[in-house]
Amino acid sequence: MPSLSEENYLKAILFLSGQTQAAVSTNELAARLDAKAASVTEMLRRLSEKKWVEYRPYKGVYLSPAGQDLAAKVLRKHRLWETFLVEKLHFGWEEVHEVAEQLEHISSPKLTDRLSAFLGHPEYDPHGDPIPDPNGVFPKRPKRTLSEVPAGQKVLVQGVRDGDSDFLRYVRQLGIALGDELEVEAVQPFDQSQQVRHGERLLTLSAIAAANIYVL
Amino acid sequence: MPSLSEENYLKAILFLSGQTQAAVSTNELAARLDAKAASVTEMLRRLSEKKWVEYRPYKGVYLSPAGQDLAAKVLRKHRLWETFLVEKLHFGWEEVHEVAEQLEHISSPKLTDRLSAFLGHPEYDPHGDPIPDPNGVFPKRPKRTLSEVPAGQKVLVQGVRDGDSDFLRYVRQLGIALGDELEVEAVQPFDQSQQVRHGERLLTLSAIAAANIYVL
DNA sequence: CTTTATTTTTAGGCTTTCCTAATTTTATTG
DNA sequence: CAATAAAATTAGGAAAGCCTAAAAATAAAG
Repeated sequence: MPSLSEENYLKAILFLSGQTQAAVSTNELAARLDAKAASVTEMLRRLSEKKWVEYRPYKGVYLSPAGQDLAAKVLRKHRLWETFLVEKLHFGWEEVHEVAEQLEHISSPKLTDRLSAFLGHPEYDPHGDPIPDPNGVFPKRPKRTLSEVPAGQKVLVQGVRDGDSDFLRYVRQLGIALGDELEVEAVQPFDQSQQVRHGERLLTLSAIAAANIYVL
Repeated sequence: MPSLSEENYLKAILFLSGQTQAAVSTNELAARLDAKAASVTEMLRRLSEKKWVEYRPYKGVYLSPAGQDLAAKVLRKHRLWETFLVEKLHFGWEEVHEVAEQLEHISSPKLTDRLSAFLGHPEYDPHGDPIPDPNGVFPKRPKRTLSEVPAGQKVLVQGVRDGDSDFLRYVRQLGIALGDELEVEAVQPFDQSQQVRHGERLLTLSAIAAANIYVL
């Protein structure tokens, strides 16, 4: 059983290596975890001893199959709890992350299963991020982002990538809420920025912003 | 903010001192927390420094008002989560304690409030134990125990005191479940033991057992 | 390809929480 | 009330996680 800290490291490695399973550097981890590089090195040695990561000093680290499984389970719990908080306890989607950071460490497979059933076995959390199944497998069809939407099409806002808080706040500030309808009016060829109609208003979204908004 | 360990100590002191607020001994705490006496002494010194307990070496310890408040809040969370697990996730009342031991340490006043509302602001948990309000105040009317029921009366089983696991198992073994109807047939004058009808069957319950079964 | 800058690791410390063993204080009992 | 037993505390140490500062490895640049 990983400790709370170990779980956070595994989760951070999963996040930073992404689909690609690319090696993650000590400094990247230190930045993500808000810790010093020396602390990260020490923890990586320990995770490596426990066979949860493949660690080459000076070269970086990636998850072993066992580590992937553990990290996916934590992520599953995190996203299930976020779903619970939004759907059942009526939290705003931008305020659930912190609490879910705590709840994700509760260790009870039965609780996780029952919670998932209680929520109707959701495949995506309120931010639009996929929820791994009990075996750590992510749902098939990936979400489309606003970048992929050609001019003239209407879409519904589903969420933002990884539930990034700052970005979430930015989107809300623009007046965009979950479930809102957007229509892509035009895409600028030179920088891929989009002109988007939101009700009466016309907004400009950078390519980066558009790539981080999930739509349906 | 108390640490997880500190919360467990405060909760244990609350439990052992009960209503009376009597001083609790080092060994009692060590037994309850499954720790060594030396560890308890050390922690009591620290809790005392933080003004959460009144501690006199060799004399025992009791909660300060601040400590009472903290302990009650943890207990509130514990019992709310137990209620959630039983009522919403259909756990058995005897299997919720362990998970609630983890959930009780989640720190989010908003979550606690919302959870309480979601459950309809219950005053008693599935074991029949009272749930303190957000200010640490316990509900007024205390539950009646089977001991107080005179011969000839019918009652519904509500729970057992403090959710004691061993006792819970004993009661279940007798075939008694939450919500079952019992009829007190007779009370023995010499030892206060009771003859109780449970459906077709006639059971004998000791005074101690009867005093630990909550009824309505 | 050597010098400089960056990244990473090592060395050594600190806090929390727990432990065992030894000592001291309090309680019990003949 | 002295001797023994029980309870509690102190002393010293370990593991987990984190830190700063110094050293070593790697990468970048002239």
